[in-house]
Amino acid sequence: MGIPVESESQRHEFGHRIKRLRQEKGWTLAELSQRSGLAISTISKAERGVIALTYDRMSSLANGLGIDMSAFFSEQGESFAPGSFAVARKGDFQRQETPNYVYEMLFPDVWNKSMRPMMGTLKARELHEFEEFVRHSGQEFLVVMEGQVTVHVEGRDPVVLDAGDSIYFDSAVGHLYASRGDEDARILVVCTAL
Amino acid sequence: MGIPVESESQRHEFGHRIKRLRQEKGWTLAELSQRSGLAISTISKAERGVIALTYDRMSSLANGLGIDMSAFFSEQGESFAPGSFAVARKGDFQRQETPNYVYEMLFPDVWNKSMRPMMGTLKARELHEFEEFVRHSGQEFLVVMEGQVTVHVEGRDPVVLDAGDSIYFDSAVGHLYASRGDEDARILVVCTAL
DNA sequence: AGAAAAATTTTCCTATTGGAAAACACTTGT
DNA sequence: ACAAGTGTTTTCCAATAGGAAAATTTTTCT
Repeated sequence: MGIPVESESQRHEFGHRIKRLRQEKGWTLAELSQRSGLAISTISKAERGVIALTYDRMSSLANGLGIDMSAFFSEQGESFAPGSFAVARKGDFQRQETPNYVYEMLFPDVWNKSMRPMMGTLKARELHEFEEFVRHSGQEFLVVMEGQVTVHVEGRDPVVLDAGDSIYFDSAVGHLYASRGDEDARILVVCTAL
Repeated sequence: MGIPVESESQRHEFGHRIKRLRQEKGWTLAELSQRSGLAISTISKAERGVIALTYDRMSSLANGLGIDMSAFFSEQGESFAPGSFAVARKGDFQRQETPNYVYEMLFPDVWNKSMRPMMGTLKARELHEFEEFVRHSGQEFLVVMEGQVTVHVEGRDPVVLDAGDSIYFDSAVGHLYASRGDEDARILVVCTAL
């Protein structure tokens, strides 16, 4: 039995994805079992969300399906397939708001991009002293399109950038952007996929 | 004991990725345990590849880390020196000329970047019919800063981009940029490392 | 250096997964 | 309708993961 957990529905969802992947190829449980080396029963249970596969089995399963493990987790959007191509017109984006910024994710429906380009507007304002640095994996490139931006980087003096200036750094180092001066600043940021 | 399996090294690799993600945030096992709801010992074992996490725990862990599960699986070279940081002022670049373009490589002295950002000026001119498409590995992102650009992509109709528009595509597909109209066009291109 | 504190790894035991084979369900042919 | 064949689910038990607390290692203070 066991207590119903929040993650159970996720697991269920995950199972469906596996099943779809298998059925898209027209394979039976037996056939996937053969290719992946997992027992039929295991796959059956996993597809129905009865059990939570371990990393090892998930890996074998991805192998058997001939896909990369990350494909299990990329939501419905199409993954960046060879030959992918997408155009984003000015103002064509997915608006995102965080306590610190308003930014516009470009190409939100292209998944597994190795770069994540974003346009952003930094409101003219003071940086509050208690604001937390942002840290994440990957690398980051920023260009100032309009206005003036102060980049705060952990362990360094703040850097002031004018329009046309750019920086490139390791995203794991705490960082924070703020507009400087009266105008809002406009920036373009490209991160390597998180 | 048990027989060493092929997936064991993958699991090991996976563990390292978790550990990096945790340490980038400066968290201890206890802190991540708190946030994810997993036992300290479980995380410890997972990071060292001693055990293979089940889907449920991986999900909780991603949650605690504040990332999407897919982030666990996106490959990401780590050649870039940790903590790297560089600023490029406007007009501060390494000029490069090719038969097709004049472009300015930014941060030429930062090696092993996973992205290569370039500014470029496209001279107002006709596209010669015998010019060859450019193809290379990786992915490419282009934003038009000024002017109007025609992007020729192999097997597709040319796309016309105005200032503010952008495209994202697989660099392996033959491509070619040209200015359109009387003005020179100004573009920013970011490629994933060749 | 030595003590105290903090962080990580081990140990030991329970809970859950994973697999083989049996049971079941569904389809097809006669 | 029945049998045979194909595909999926259940059962049962061995193997493995997960957690609490003890043991160990590393860091921080004095």
